[in-house]
Amino acid sequence: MEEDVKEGASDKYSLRGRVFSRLREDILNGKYEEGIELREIAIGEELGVSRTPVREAFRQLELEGLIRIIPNKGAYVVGISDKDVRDIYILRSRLEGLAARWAVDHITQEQMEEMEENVYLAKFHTEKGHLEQMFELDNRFHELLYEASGSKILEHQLKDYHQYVLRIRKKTLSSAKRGPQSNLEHEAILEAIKNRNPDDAERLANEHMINAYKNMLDKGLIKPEE
Amino acid sequence: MEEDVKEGASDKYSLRGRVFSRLREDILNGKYEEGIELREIAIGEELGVSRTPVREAFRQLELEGLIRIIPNKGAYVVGISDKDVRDIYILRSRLEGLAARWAVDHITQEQMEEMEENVYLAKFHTEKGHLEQMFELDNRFHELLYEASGSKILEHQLKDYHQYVLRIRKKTLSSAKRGPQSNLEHEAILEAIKNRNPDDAERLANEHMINAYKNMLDKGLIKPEE
DNA sequence: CCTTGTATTATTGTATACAATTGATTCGGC
DNA sequence: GCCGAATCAATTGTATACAATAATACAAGG
Repeated sequence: MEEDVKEGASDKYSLRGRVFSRLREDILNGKYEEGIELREIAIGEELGVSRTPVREAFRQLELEGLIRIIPNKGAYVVGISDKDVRDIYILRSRLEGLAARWAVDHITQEQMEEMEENVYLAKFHTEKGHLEQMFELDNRFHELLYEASGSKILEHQLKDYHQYVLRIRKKTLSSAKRGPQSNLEHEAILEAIKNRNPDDAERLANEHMINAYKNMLDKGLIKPEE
Repeated sequence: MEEDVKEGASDKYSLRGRVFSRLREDILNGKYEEGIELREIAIGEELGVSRTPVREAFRQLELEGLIRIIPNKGAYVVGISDKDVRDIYILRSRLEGLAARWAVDHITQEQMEEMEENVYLAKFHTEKGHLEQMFELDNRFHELLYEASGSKILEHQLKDYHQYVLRIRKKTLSSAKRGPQSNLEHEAILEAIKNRNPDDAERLANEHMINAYKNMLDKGLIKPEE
């Protein structure tokens, strides 16, 4: 079932990898608030490891922009500002459009089938109001799109952003209105890819992300402009 | 003269930071070829440090995608494939367009002045055939554009890609034809920003990158398609 | 009372020691 | 001679010891 072929840098079987994943999750989920100082020893004790793997994880988290390390001083959690979220959504809207365009030429039969199943299941769970499943399916739809683009670079980039705004996204779908609308948009993107229409695919994926963005604004999850 | 205000993760005063910068440079410059195994002890001895800072640098290099670490086995230099370069140029063309668009509203007086100076100097050094200066000025022009976008996220992303294709880019400008043409395009982008014309700015920056891309193809620096 | 310098302490930076894993080599059996 | 298991060497993974740095507390002098 090879689940972890391309584990990138997470490597869940080493202590460092586990520390890294755990800290990232905790930061993104808000366990460690913005500005909090992370101490190597404290984190190490909490997770039952020594400072070495913790330090290596810190260095990676810094590169991901989740913490800021001030030499000889400490590691501080960096928050995501509303502006960051806005910027990421604009970037994503453009890049997801590109991903959809490329997917037209690169999607595999297997990916196409999973996407169809995804859209179908999403409709079902949305009607039933199963929030957790809706969230997971939405995640998966976008990941599929990234993978289908056939570009490691683009896929990696979009997954990064996707992960980065996870905190916000968890709140977004739990809306009675956005859920069904989002599903329809997914379906339209899928149709455009199936019909081998790159222009439509790009435009629809682009609009889909813009709509998600507007939805967040309307709900007051982030504030518009500075 | 504060040269290193926002040193990101490089931090040139710690051993780890120096090892990181050095290794990245060496990899991008081709000192360590694709597939080469990097041994912690060997690198440490070469740079006169112990394994600890080397290991931390390795973890960061992996996150940057420059090496691949196989647990309990080794660290291997990852090459940039031609497809990666092509993808990055397409992404850059879109994102640089966005940066130019945003720069229209966010560029500071200071940045504008440096950009004007940059364009002026570039013309001079191109006429004289000073390759090293041309390269540096080209670098700086793009960095300025990223900074002027007013978006940390976009700036970070574009600088990453910029750095990533450095190896290829060094060869590109050393062409009698592309140098002057590139300068003209820079000037046009600058004009559009100065005239507060976001559509032109975006289109010109977008085209600039596409042209750079085509230039590489024409020169046979990378091969087209797979 | 405030400022300044110093001693103390806590924390990070680096080096090294030890454990675990991998890959190769050797040796025995067939 | 060939295959496989045991052994050994080399390398990475982790823990810990030590060094350097920065924050804090506090006392002396103004």
